[in-house]
Amino acid sequence: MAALDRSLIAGLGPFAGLAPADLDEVLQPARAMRFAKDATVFEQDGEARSFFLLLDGYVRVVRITPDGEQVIVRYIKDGELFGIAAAIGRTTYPANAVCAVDCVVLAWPNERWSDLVERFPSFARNTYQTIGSRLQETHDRMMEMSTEQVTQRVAHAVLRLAHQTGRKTAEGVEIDFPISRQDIAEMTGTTLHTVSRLLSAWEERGIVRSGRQKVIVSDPHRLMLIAENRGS
Amino acid sequence: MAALDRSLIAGLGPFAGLAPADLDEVLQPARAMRFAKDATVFEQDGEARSFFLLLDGYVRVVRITPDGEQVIVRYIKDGELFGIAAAIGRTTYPANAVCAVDCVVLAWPNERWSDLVERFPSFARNTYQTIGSRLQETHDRMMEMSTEQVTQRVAHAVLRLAHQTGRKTAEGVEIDFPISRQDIAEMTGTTLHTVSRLLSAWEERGIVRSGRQKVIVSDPHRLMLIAENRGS
DNA sequence: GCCGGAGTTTGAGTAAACGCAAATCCTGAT
DNA sequence: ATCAGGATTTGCGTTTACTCAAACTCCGGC
Repeated sequence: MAALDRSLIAGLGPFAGLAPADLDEVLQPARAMRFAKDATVFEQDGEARSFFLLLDGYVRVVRITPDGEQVIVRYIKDGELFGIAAAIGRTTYPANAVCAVDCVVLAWPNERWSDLVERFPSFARNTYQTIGSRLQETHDRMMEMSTEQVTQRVAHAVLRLAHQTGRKTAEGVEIDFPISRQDIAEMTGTTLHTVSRLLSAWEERGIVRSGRQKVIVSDPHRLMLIAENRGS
Repeated sequence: MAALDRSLIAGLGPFAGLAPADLDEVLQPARAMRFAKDATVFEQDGEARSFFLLLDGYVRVVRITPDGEQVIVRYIKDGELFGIAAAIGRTTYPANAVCAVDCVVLAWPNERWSDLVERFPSFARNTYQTIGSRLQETHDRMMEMSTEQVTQRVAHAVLRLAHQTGRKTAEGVEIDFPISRQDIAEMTGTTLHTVSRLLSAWEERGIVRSGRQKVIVSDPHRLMLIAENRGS
């Protein structure tokens, strides 16, 4: 197997500030993998053998409730670490990771985690900061779930996706991967029917354009007003 | 000011496995503080100057939404760290910390964080594990908020409190600090009215005993069935 | 012992969103 | 080009839990 090129990870958040030689060392135990759309990178409650970096694509992190309902925890985009159970002392994965599109992934064996953290303090810092902001984000969503009604939650979710993974098009900001009404429902704790009704209403008013597994935000400002319960 | 005695923190989770001399060193920059019930230890968005260990009492961590609603994120009990914004690279506190009863707290200046983490790897490990399990717990609650109805959420919240902070009494497991219907509502995303109705109904059936700022779980098993939507 | 006020209970009406059902629309595969 | 199946839309009845309102209870302080 050919060695991986350091340019793969140079400049990515987790490895910011590492010297070229360091990058080579980091890559040494890593293995590149490809996954087709809808493939599973790891499974909830499965033994955590590796941690991952998403080189290209989008990964959906999904938790399954005891009675089979799905909740989408977050979407991972390229350049982000995921499956870092090791970092927080877990031995199993807390959720499923499913590819929203074809993906390219680097995987490190979990035993390397402590090496990396010890040898590269900036890597440790970056990573724990990432975990911190994910904790923060989860709290934000919990607050939304507690205090907002469905309309606002869906508006917030769509805005967040457009902001984090949006791609500018002629018609507005398009969410960069296929996303169904069902997916949005699983992010916001509602049903696909309600999401459909909301998107239809917004489309009527020129705030979004949407179609099969596609959402384009054409008027972010008005959607923001809806999210904050200031617009009608 | 007299030096703090190492027995204060010996054996506590975060400092498990440290030698007596280490404990003295850890305590050296710490300052003990007392807070009366309802006093605020730190405020949301306030500059994070210190991190804290709760020596005695209970602390409520509360986030305030832009329009003034409160959401209780968690309760801290004695022996736990809190306000550890530094650990995850934040410079402000993400929430309010309010004493549920009179409290005794140790405070360290934030600058000491990196010292501690570097000098005492077991401290770092323990702490990041704590953050991990809080992230986990927050995810669990988010899932509950997404998929369960109010009855189940309230049952889960009460069970969790009884389990984490319960004190055995003749009548059952009593939650160890004053907690109002409003508090439970703010933990579960509902209203005090609904919580009151639920507790009344459960009391009728001998599952709980409750009164002013007081909840005793007398039949945890049946409450568990309700939480899992298996009991009526 | 009395009083004030926070905390709690309970009722009645209402609104938000769900569940169910059926029709329609797309898209990728053959 | 056709077709099958997933995705979406939309209507309608129902349920859950909220809002508003009012009464009540109990504890602590004077």
